Amino acid sequence: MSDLLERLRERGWRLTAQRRVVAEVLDGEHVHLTADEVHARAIERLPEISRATVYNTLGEMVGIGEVIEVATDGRAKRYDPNAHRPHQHLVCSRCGTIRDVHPHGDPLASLPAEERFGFAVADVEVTYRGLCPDCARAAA
Amino acid sequence: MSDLLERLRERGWRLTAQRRVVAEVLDGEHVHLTADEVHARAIERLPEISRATVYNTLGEMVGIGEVIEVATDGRAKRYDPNAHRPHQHLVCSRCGTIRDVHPHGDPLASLPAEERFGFAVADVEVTYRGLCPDCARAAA
DNA sequence: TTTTCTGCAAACCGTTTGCATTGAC
DNA sequence: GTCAATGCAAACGGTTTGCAGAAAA
Repeated sequence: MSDLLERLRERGWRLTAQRRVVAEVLDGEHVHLTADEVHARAIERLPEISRATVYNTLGEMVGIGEVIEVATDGRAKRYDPNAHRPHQHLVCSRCGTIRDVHPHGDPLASLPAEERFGFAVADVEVTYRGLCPDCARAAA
Repeated sequence: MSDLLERLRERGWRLTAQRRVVAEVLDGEHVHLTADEVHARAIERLPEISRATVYNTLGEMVGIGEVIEVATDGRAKRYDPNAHRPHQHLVCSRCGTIRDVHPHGDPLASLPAEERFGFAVADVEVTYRGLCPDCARAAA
């Protein structure tokens, strides 16, 4: 289960109680928490953990590529521990819920060479938007 | 040239000097300015225009669908007046430059039904990332 | 013992808002 | 004349930072 924690340990990270808790809280499938949500859950296990430490720790995890930062819109960034397997996001335009999805084909291939303008294209980020089942029901 | 302004007029917008200037500054191809950049350019033509008005005006244009909001990353949002023709963005991961691009095929089609989890998928947002020619040269 | 991480609080940036004034229609 | 748009400045949410103290290696 503690896959993320394991990966961090392997990198020779200094393991503190705070970092362990942040990694544990963030670990799992379809996890897309905001920094504040991470802080709230972390506090349940380690009451003295500060917001600053959560922010710093998340920033470091993103920096080394073990966590992905998802900037949904004008709202708070969300953090996705599923950094090892490429995937895209399906976001509800009403409630903001996020699901990981796996489209077929390589999204990078959809950009023809003549549309690359000399850029060395390295990555593509795809976000599908729509109403989730709950919100679609509520809107009807 | 003043395509955006024309569209706004047709919608029966109350036309003030400020709105006209914001629309003029924002109009064009491959334009992706931040609110502050819009304000800076607007001030050259209309010195008393306030930041608040620029923000409000941009927000309204986004609300009626005449301008697209592009949230590149953790930085300031950028505004794209090219709202009538569907396109994607190619962003330089180093300097942040944005180009409009037109991939082939419908990006929505790449998400199979069994990966939609009951969502009513309405839109897709695709962002290609890589080094622009200038930055690739500088990094080499 | 050394180096790094932590917590606090204050600063920061981009953005939004309340309210009195101004100006388009 | 009416009502909506403007400008100001203050508030706001999310995030970052400087620094002294605490704790891992």
